[in-house]
Amino acid sequence: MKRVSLTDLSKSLNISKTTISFVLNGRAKEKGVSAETERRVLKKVKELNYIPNNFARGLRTGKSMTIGIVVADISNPFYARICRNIENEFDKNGYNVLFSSTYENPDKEKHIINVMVERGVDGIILSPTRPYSSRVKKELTQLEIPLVFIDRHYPNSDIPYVVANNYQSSFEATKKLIEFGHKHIAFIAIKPTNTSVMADRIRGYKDALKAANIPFRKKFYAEFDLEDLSKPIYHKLDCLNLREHSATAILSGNNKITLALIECFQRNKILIPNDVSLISFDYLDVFSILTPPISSIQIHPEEIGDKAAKLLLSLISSPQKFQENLVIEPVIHIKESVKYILDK
Amino acid sequence: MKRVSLTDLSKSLNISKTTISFVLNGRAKEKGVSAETERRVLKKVKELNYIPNNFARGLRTGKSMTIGIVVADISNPFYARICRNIENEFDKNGYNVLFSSTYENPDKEKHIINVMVERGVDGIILSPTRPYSSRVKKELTQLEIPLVFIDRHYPNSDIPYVVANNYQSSFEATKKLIEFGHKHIAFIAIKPTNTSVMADRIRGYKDALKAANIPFRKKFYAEFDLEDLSKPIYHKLDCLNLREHSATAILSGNNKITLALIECFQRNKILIPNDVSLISFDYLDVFSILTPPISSIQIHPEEIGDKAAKLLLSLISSPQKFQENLVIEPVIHIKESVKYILDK
DNA sequence: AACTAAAATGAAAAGGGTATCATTAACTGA
DNA sequence: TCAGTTAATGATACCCTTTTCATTTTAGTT
Repeated sequence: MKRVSLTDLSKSLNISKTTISFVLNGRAKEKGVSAETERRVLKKVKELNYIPNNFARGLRTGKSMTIGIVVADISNPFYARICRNIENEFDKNGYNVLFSSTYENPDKEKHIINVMVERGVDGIILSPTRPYSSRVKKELTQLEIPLVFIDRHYPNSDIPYVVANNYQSSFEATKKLIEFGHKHIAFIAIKPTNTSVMADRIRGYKDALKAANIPFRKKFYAEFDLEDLSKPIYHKLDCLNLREHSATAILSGNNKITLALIECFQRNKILIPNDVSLISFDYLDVFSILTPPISSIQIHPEEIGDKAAKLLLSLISSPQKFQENLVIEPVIHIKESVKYILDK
Repeated sequence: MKRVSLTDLSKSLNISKTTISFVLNGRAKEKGVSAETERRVLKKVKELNYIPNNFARGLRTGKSMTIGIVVADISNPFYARICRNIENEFDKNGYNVLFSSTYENPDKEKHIINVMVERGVDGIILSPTRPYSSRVKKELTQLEIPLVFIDRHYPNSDIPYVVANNYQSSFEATKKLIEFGHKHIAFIAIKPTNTSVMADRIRGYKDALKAANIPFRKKFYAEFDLEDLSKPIYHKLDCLNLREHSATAILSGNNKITLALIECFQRNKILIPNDVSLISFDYLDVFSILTPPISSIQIHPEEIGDKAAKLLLSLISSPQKFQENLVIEPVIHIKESVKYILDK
């Protein structure tokens, strides 16, 4: 059964498409459509179960009422919670949301963005995986579609962003560990390390060490690939000399690696906080019910999602307007996973 | 700067739109377009950065190459992981994916589906929140759009589904607890309890009791609203008489409520498994690093996502074909959170 | 050279809305 | 009664691509 079109409706009512269109778009009053006509139209619409054709509408208006979200991985709860709030906000405003994951693959990111532009999205919210380069920046700027970065951003680009203050919170967390008497503090980074997030976290860690006159030592720094976590990570951790208590504290670069760390510690009978203190980026609910509870640097993804959605909405309605970037301040929770060290 | 259209391209090349369209849709050979013409077209397309207008295409072809995913809550890792795999599969096939969450609100579900149909999606994957009724079933059947249920399904409807065997696994888990000597086994259900998932789990629990000649007792059954978890749940748990060791084991209806339970137990100094044994539906990574590790009934959301995607793809390409429903068998992991009970 | 078959390309309609502009009908006031 | 408004509705172009069918060009045959 073919779908009922505006023309069908028009014929069966003997009312022009124009008038019906006005009624359906809520512009009846404004366009001086009589109450009687409006009533007849609405009745018939229901009767024939008329559903407007979105393609025809989009073709004519140039608006798709659809936006795209591109993140590293929708199955990462951090991004999922961002997406939840973005979708919520856009749904309220009559928009639909397309999503796709890059899995940190730059080519995939490029492909996804192209596809979304073809789809005629009215805007894109992107957590970029491609490292900053003038070429990529040019490519993104040329889209001529409102774009908002979340979680990660490009330095000095005109593309507005909503991110957490990773540098500052990393600095503060490291400082906290130092205040607890730790001097041998390790940092676990996640690849790719050239995203603004990880780069800022690493920088904050290093600067906090420097500020306390503690030299940065390569043996206290490790990088992991999240996709590789299935392989035992103890071997790599071993370089941190945890057994000999060489590193007495760890700042973990994100929540996933933290869980892997804890599992590894349990398998190898390394005790938190007796053998090593631990602070993790990205709070998880379970951190508070683990034994011991894990200290963390909490970033509210909901806040990022909300603000990014509102930012993009305002960009869509007035593209020329200058937009302020938003920086969210994380909250540092110190729990039993961190203990004082007196000697050494 | 206005976007380049096929007409622009046609004019600048002096080649008809028809021919260019053939080239762009990879039908050059088939339609006998000369290699020279094809080369010229492709060169110009790149030069002018031509991007086809999806609305015009959709209007003409009636296909949107877009599907919709509707789940209870995208920020629930279970659904997020399903979505991840669905999107992956559809991306491979040139489709885009719209998503939206119902938050278990039937009206929202209805609204979302209407919007998606307006958008002209080629298919929908739905985790229904509305309880089964002939009215709803009729409504969904009348969509004339391929539809696949995930996680939950309607009894005796013609709508194909991909779900876990909740009844059987609930039965087995309860049986396991009985084998461990437990007679006072509580079940924690999640509202809404009229979804196929929760109803099957409750039924499995009850039937396992019956099979062992253990009467079902209301005081060992509780229902929680996930949205209410912020409020302390101990009060409600108290009815299970945990203090007096009245209930010696709990089968928890899903992972979120399990985490809330554990937190509540910790606050109230109730020890697992000494005071109460625990098995949880829906495995989480953290279950294995909690103290003690939590027993669980694991359903692989990836499997559901994969299979649902493939099912919908085949429905889209041949709507008339009869489709088999898919039932996934969960895996039950018994860990230290369950202990033997000898007396009582 | 004349004709046929095959190869290559093009003209035009269709698809369903929206927006511009035009038209009709009803009503006002002198 | 008639010009001049205003209220209500309609005709039509347009958005851009795909597709059907038609036409032109080229190659091949006798």
